[in-house]
Amino acid sequence: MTAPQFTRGPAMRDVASAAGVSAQTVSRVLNEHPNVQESTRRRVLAAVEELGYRRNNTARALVTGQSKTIGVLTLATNNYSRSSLALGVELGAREAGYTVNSVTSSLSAQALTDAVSRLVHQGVDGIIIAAPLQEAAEQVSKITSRIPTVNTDGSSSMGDRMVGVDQDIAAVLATKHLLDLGHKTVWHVAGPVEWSDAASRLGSWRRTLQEAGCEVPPELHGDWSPESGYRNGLILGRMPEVTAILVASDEMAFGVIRALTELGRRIPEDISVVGIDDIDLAAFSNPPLTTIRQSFEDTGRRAVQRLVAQIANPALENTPDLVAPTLIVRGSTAPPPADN
Amino acid sequence: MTAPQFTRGPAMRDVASAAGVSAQTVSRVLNEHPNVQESTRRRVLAAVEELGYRRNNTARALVTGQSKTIGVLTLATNNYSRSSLALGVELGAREAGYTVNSVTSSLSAQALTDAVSRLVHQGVDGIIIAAPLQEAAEQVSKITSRIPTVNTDGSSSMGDRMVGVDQDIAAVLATKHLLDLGHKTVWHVAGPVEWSDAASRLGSWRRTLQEAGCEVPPELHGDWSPESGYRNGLILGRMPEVTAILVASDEMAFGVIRALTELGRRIPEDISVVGIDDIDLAAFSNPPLTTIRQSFEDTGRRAVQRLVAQIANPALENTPDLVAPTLIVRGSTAPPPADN
DNA sequence: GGACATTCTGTTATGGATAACAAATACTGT
DNA sequence: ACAGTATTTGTTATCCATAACAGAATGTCC
Repeated sequence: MTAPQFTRGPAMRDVASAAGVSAQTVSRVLNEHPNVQESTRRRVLAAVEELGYRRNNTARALVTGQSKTIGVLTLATNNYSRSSLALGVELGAREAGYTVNSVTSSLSAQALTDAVSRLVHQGVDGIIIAAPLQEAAEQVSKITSRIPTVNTDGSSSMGDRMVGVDQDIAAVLATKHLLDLGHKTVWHVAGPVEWSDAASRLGSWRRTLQEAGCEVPPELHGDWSPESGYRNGLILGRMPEVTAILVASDEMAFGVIRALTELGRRIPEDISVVGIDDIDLAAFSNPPLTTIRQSFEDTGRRAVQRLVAQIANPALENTPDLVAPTLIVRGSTAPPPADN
Repeated sequence: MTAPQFTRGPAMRDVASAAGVSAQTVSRVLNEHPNVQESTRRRVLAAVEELGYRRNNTARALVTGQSKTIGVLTLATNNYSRSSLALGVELGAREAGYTVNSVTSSLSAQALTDAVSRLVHQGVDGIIIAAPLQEAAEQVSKITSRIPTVNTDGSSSMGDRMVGVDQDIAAVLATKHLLDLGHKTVWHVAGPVEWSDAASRLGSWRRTLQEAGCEVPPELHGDWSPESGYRNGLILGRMPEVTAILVASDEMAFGVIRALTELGRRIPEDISVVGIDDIDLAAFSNPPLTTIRQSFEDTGRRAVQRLVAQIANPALENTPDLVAPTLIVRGSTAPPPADN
């Protein structure tokens, strides 16, 4: 039962014989080696054109050991940060002449390890990890020790192979903004603690309050989803003393705002809400969301640049590459109610 | 100062000699060929384990002609449909034992052609195109004629290699919902006409109005972005006769709603708005958005399944695989104002 | 017991490109 | 003019796994 095959195109040797040269010479022309006579170069290129020849990257990868492909590991959830980072990686890769191989994983150590292993196995030249590794960290770094790796979720175990946005500053900016407006303290809907992004936002929020001499309320936890924000909003909205909330992601902030609105709390008159991420929709929520802008797309790009540099020179020294986020003030924040 | 090399792992022959067999036998064990003695099988597996051997997929791809990789082409924009479709493709691919190679492109014919060509030369076994091809269609199908391809943006030129959600039904459902509520007619903020999704929604909206004997107002156009929705909302909100708007995507609908709100129009009391997509945030907007649910993730999965079937059997007949969307009624729609 | 099928394993050729080496030609300086 | 260097091109080996073929060992049937 031979399935009808999609025929392969011409190979280098076909071009070679068409141009009356050796395959090696064709290879040299295609790789722009200097020592090729102009006349033969033209002859080869003409043959390439005529036969519609395209170099087979698989064969090339086999012999050179470089696939010109980078692997990206993300979690199998569809949130803004994931998708815009992925986009940034793809754009960055294209600019650098690389192709992207993406795999998703669940949060379990086994799944994460498998996913990375799948990438390595697939022959990628380097890996970008955009997921919290957790207990999988040790296993994973065993696999990635042989291959350049960049991490965008500053899991401690990845040491300094880290590219991203400074999460400490993000939460500090947001918290200070609310305190500056006159709020006595700021409540916090945190992300999943497994994510180091969420963890450091939580830490900086707490530290900022302490340094300002404010009471530190107990934090609530969500899972990045709007639903989880909604649930937490239903709780916070029932507490009269809550006047300011820092939500660890814009998507959760949408849920929080919805819940507060349903409970009859006005935003920002009764309660101020700040998100983090500045997703595309943040400017168009009702009210528009004050948030912390951090470009995931840019992070993806920088991660690729770092990775490519590391592929070119594995001895390259690794230093964390963190970018500062900025505060975007919109309509969801205001001074606390007067009678408070 | 020796640069730390990223060494290659052991090869099949290393395993072979460790187990005291030939490389071919190792290959047979790994591919689960039936005719291998249980004792040697165990010996080989032990050697594999001991050396930490992982089969080199590049070499495998070269000789078998199958890379177990599928390519995905998307546009370089970060919207909900793109990212959830990509997620679905990745999940589907993993289930099918495939890996995903993604490339992004701009809308120009040249860029699209290049992108597809990049995928083919990367050695993918099949391609999923999730972008409008337009004038690039002919060029692209020249390239893809040698390789299984599935399209999720029903560009006519791709004939029947089409998987997705029935866009005609989507717009019909939405328009009828508004008419059923008692609106005299429905205005429409359409997507970019290059997208066949947008085009068919536009067509069905118009047809539905005509069949219902309603006046067909001129349509407005956006580019899928919330900003473009906002701009169109500023226009529509100024026209007193507008009581119902069908927006071609939820993301644009957010912008429309924001603009209407700024103009002092209440939703749904003054104006009803329906979106399309049912993005995660739709349930949490203010007011919650009535919309048409269509699972892009599911579309991605189905596209992969179709593609894999086609890879296994290129002679497979292609029939469009369309799924019906459903109407999700939330708070952004209501009967028209009484005095209207 | 001999012809023949079955099971297991090894050998050789192959896929398409490139690195390393080798050879032929052209060019330099003395 | 001749050794010595540069330039251009070709040959051969290699990357790693698998397909196709072949040989050895065991089992079966009359």
